[in-house]
Amino acid sequence: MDYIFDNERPIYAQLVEKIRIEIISGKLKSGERLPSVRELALTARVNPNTMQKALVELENEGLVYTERTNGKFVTKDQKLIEKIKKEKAKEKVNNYLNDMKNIGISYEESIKYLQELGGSK
Amino acid sequence: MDYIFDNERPIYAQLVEKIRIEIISGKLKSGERLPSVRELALTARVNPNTMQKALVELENEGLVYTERTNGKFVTKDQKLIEKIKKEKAKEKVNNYLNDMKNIGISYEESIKYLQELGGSK
Amino acid sequence: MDYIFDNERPIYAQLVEKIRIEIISGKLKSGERLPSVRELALTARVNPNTMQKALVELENEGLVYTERTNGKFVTKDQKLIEKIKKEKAKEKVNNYLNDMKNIGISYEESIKYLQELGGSK
Amino acid sequence: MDYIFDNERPIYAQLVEKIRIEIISGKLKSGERLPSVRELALTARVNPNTMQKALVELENEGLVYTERTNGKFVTKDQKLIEKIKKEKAKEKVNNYLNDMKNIGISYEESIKYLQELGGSK
DNA sequence: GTGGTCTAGACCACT
DNA sequence: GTGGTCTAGACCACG
Repeated sequence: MDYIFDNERPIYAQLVEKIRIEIISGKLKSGERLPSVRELALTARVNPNTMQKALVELENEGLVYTERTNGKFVTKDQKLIEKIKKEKAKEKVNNYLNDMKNIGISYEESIKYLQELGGSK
Repeated sequence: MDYIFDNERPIYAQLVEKIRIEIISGKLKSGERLPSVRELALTARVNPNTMQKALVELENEGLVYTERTNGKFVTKDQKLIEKIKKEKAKEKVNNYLNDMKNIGISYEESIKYLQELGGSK
Repeated sequence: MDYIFDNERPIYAQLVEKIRIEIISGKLKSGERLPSVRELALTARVNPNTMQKALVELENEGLVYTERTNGKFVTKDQKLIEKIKKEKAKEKVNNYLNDMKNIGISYEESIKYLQELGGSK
Repeated sequence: MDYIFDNERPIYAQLVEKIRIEIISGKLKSGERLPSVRELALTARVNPNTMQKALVELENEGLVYTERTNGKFVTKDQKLIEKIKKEKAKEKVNNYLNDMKNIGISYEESIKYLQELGGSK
């Protein structure tokens, strides 16, 4: 967890995104116990309240659950993880195509751009 | 200019983006005179100050210039327009690939996704 | 009279300045007849009203006078021209020293800067 | 921050200049926290929006940055400050020499004037 | 009629 | 309490 934040958006929202990505990318395994909120807050260099807020949101989303007195865990529901991963991917694809279309770049060109610019990476 | 705004981001920023896209997509031609600030504000259903703020940003960016007491115009510098168009496209591509990579989806898969989901559009 | 105007300031004010400078620099001689307002406006590519406004200001300042039905002339009062020239020069010097002082640059340094940067011209 | 404004130029622009000068002259230190926008507005006797506008410009320039919900700070980039200081100084020198040249005063005379008039200060 | 500026006052999210 | 945004409404210089 690196702690570089964009000043334009709420920190807690950026935390949500980072942790969500760690889960759906598999970096945080299904069922794995998370460090304590305080610890997470420390390593991310944020206020514990802020980290707490982020975790609550992930809990609402179902990606994280709490065992009272025991800690917070990544959901064991791998299908949910997979589902959210696909949702996110789909979202990104749609965003990309929409953005390009708005700029006046067709679907075919959008793929070409991807191959050109992505290949140089 | 439709007037549907996303509550997450400042209205003026959304206006900037919309107008920028109208310019780089060619919907607003190079050198063309824009409607007056007041008129633009009316059709976008925002306060003139908000529209003004958006136009100032586009002016800083170079896409728009002002003739005192006469009105605002799309830049005559077509190369600048083209340059910004390419920048934006590149930005979108990089965002897309980055986002996908974060989710744990490879470059090759990112292209596949695009072809699958895009084709259904 | 070149006709490049800064959009930040009123055109008439820029005209006043340009003509004033032509007079105190000697480019327009004392007693010399000026072209007609229309002609001046044409060559400067401005609205005759705008040029007229500029000339009125110069007339108030004393640098220009009107002979009814005959035209406008640069004042014959060479002392006035000289006086205004000195005023302007003094004004510039004071501006310069003040500006530099505000930036935190001393009088001595201000002279050094002048010699360094001016020499490279 | 004294609150005497020249009616010829926008207040916000005059604020920008004053604060910029306080930064490059070292009166406001690199990294230093600025008073809140509201406070600055109060002491300068302007509307908070006007002060805000000035600060946004300084932020675009890089001399000021914002920590969300925490306040605004002078940049920690001392090189940038130094660079802008030099730019400003150079600008002033060029303006001075140009102005004098326009009036019909040579480079050598411009220096003499400076020594005469400046000495009497 | 054009853009530009300014004020007053309000509301919001964030920490 | 911090910055950010937005609205409403007013006034101004300019051409």
